[in-house]
Amino acid sequence: MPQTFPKSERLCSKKILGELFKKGSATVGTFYLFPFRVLYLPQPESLPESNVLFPAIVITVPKRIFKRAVDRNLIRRRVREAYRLNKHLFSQEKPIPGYIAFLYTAKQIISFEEIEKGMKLAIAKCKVKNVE
RNA sequence: AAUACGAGUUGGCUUAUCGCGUCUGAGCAAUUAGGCGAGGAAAGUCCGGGCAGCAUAGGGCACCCUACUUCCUAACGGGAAGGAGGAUGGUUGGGAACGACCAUUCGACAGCCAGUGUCACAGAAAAUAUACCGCCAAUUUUUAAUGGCGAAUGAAUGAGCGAAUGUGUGAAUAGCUGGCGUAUGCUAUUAUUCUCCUAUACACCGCUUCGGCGGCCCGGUCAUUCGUUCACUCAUUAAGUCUUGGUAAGGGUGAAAAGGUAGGGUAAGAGCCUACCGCCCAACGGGUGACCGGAGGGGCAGGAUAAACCUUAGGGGCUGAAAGACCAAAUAAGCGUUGGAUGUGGGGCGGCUCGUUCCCGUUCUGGAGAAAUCCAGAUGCCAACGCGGGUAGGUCGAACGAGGUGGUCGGUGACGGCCAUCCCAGAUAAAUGAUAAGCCAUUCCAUUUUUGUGGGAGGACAGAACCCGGCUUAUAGACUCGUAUUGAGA
RNA sequence: GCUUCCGUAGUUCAAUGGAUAGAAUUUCGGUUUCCGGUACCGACGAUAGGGGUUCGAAUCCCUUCGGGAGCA
Repeated sequence: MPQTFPKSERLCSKKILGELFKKGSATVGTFYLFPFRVLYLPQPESLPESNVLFPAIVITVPKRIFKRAVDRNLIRRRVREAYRLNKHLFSQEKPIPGYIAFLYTAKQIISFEEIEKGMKLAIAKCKVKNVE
């Protein structure tokens, strides 16, 4: 099972980001689970049968809570590492969300173990919600 | 050795697994092998430059910044070396005012005799040297005392009175004095004034019956005599007052008051004069320069503030990599304004979607004209700008540079020359992370005489975004050097 | 990236370089009332931090911190 994290799995397009964070959109699903607030979009219908195995994600750490760039970088790297090591949970079933945003909402810097635990739960919940 | 302060250096190390960014190689591709991968501040954005675009004949005004000297540098408000000046401490000259030397440290330090402004309170006065108080001289006038058929003064004689000096008591005031005290001050001494006591006292001299008695230095007053001077609607003395003049010594203040001390001098005073100290000018000498020393001269000018306006000298064109260049995609063949060119449509022919030395037709609106016709506009083409709308992808800029490291030479130093060697992040929603082990430093617990052993916690400030040179700020711990103090040893 | 402004009592604001930084309001204490309100009296401040210029700084200068606005 690949544990890589190439560029194609990172959400960079400004257009999709604007759609994801647009308020009141019916297509955007959202839920909260301890360290994160998760937003996701389903796979776009227009795309042909592509070999997309994993969704594209974006990680956000608020500047309002963490003033220093060093702290924000550390949290973002830990969250990304936790996703990279656990994203294989997605590949077991076919319908996966197209784009996911992880918003870090805790008020302190928490350890990698806790982030990883939260990430596993978030991915499982995301899968269940997407199927519905 | 420890502690404190200052300056500087450093800013955990190694390995494994899974990942990330970039470069090179292999592969049709999936993929794979190897190299490299944050800092001294990458931060703040406080300065300076490179680079890029725009503007630009030359000059000036305005605005902003800088300001001891020399040097370094691409440049700087940065740095180096130095010079005035200040502060603290110590030593020292002097009676004081005021200096001299040493150590440490600060050091935005051009110009208030170009102009303007400000200087609260207090104080006579706050920038003009002089109004006020005070001191002195003259003058006006008032009062008091004394004198006036004399008065003043000197001498002699006599009388009485006062009472000094040598020997005392108490009090007040002042001060540029001494001592003590951190200081308000206390004390001693001195000067002046006042008060009290003493004159039948003591001391001293003469006489003595040894019990006592008499005398005393000076001043003025009165009486008498003599000499000299003056002689009046006033005189003298004292106190006040008006006016004029001379003064700048003194006047409790204040952050700041126009040299200080001593002596002479004067009606009173004053650098008015003298001595010493301070100050100003300055021949000449030293230094690249700031500046330093200073023969000699001058009785002595001058408040503070320019981080107040301002003056002088120097500098600054504006905007910043979201600059700017190119490619691709997309929308509209739209609307408006301005300018330019010009007939337009159809057919034929060549050719194959463009051209034309050919033919045919000729629209609408307005104006002028008898008409032919002429003019203007619409429609159509091109360009620029704006609106509306679209896109928001990529390449370059952009990683070899005022580069790093080492050596050597020049320089007090900042720094520079030469030689050798190295290539050392380059992303674009943005790469350094996670896990495990060991070592290093710190700390806690247990054990141990100690060294040590075992276990746990746990790693300062902080993350490149066009690039450099500085400044400022943050920074656990370790190391080096210097200074001071303490302790131990020789 | 660039430009510019501000910071004063718990809050909203004053201040010519010149005593002890003032006003309103809040809070607290007291008086008045049987009690509460109202009214009256009183108290409470490191001028954001540090350094400098000046006899003297909230004010002038430098620097740090925090906040706001504008342009692209």
